Amino acid sequence: MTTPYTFAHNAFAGALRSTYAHLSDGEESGVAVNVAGRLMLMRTQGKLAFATMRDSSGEIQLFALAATTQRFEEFAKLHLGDWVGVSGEVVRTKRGELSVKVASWQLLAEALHNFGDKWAGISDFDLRYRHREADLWANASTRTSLTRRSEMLRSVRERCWAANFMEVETPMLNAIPTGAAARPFRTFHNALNSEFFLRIAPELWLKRLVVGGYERVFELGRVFRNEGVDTRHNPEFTILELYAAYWNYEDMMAFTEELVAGVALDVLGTTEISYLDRDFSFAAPWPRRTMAELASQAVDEDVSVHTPLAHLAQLLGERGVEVHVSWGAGRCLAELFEVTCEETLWNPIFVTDFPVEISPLARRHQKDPELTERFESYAAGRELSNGFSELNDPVDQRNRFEEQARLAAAGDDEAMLIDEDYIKALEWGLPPTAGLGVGIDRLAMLIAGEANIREVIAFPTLKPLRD
RNA sequence: GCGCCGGUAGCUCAAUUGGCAGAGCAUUUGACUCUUAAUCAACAGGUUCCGGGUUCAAGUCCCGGCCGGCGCACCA
Repeated sequence: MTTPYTFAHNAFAGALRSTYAHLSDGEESGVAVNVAGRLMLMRTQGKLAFATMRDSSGEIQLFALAATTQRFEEFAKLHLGDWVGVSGEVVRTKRGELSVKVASWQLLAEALHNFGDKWAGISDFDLRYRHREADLWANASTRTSLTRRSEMLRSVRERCWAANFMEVETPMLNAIPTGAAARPFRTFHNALNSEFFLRIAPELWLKRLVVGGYERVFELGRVFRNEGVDTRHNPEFTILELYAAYWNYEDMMAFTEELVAGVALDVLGTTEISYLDRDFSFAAPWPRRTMAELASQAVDEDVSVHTPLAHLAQLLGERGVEVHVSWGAGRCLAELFEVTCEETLWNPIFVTDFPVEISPLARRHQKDPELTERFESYAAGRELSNGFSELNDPVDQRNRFEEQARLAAAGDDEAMLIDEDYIKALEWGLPPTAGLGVGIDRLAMLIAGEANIREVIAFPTLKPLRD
């Protein structure tokens, strides 16, 4: 079947609804428009036909009459899901439905499959995720969630640009997977005869751009981590990372809370969030508490990175956590915080001053060299962002990498590897800089009110079908 | 990776203890000049996820596999 290559579209359903809200029942506007979209419903009644058509802005009724509609019999036999382009006058029917009274029309594309039950839609998860195009057609909640994600991305970019951050892109094919602790995906470049890894974070590249003189940079892009899949993890996900020269982690916390609150305001029109039947507010400022404070409160005694390792191990053991031989006091404190506090942090909060042991890229705390100027924000019981004053001492960075290498040798397959190029970059001089990483999918879940990360990803990673 | 649950018509779902595989919507045909999930009538629609097994008889019970949901583990 040959269908048109273009359509002279000049009106949207949503705009027509507001423009012609004044038409009374049975009134004709005298204005002809060209609308296009997909047929959602069709009600034929002898020599009349009423179709509900949807475009990107909403739905509008198409009103066809045998007496005045071109090829009326064919129109009445169109299928749900077909794309049509219609020319006709804007009218309101006697029963009060704003309509385009079809004069002429064209079939723009035929739907050879139906898109689910017209009332119940599609509910099968496998079908919804593997054929999101059908899910989008059938389910308003899918359209809403994915649209909110898109609006969120726009808001994030605009707010970063407004704060004089420059958007950059860094390599996804990396010879060394670094910048985070995670198992990578491996791939191979034939012409270079080299193994590569899909990036697990853009962090080190971005700081090299700061070394190069770009004082504020951000990247909004995909990273890949070869780990489990569940309601909060997709193997590929989107991260916002940004770096600002001359800032420290306190400046970055202030930027973070303003950014997140601003994004909520842009997308939802409010900073007040209702998530899974519980409320919280993104309105700044968010409280700041140190990891040691929160852990101490949870175990009802003072603990810190200076608490004897054996005692921290005992506290962990009482809570069912097995302590690995390579763990020092810092790792133990962090584990204790995670098991006792993380899920309880419902309202947005910054947890600060992470142990140096688990923060190989963060600058040591000015008040305690065993800690770093690092923070993570939490909301709804989960990590939302991670940031710190960046370690810019190449000697200390080499020591930190070497400690990571020891962990790797001891069997930690998520420890970082030594990145000589990065150390060399620091030797050229990284100014005092603060960095931030925000899990965009996690934030999208909160903004869209979704409990499953797959609902905010258009095409989530699924196991390929076999057999 | 482990555990629990699920997979029946294009879609949404039924099917008693193991006893003829069904309905609504969609599709097809017909009626109908103001419908709103239109209505009414009729026809058609099946590898019950796949492969074995038990049984006179399996959608149903058993074993293996595939895919998904939820939980756990992993995710500093």
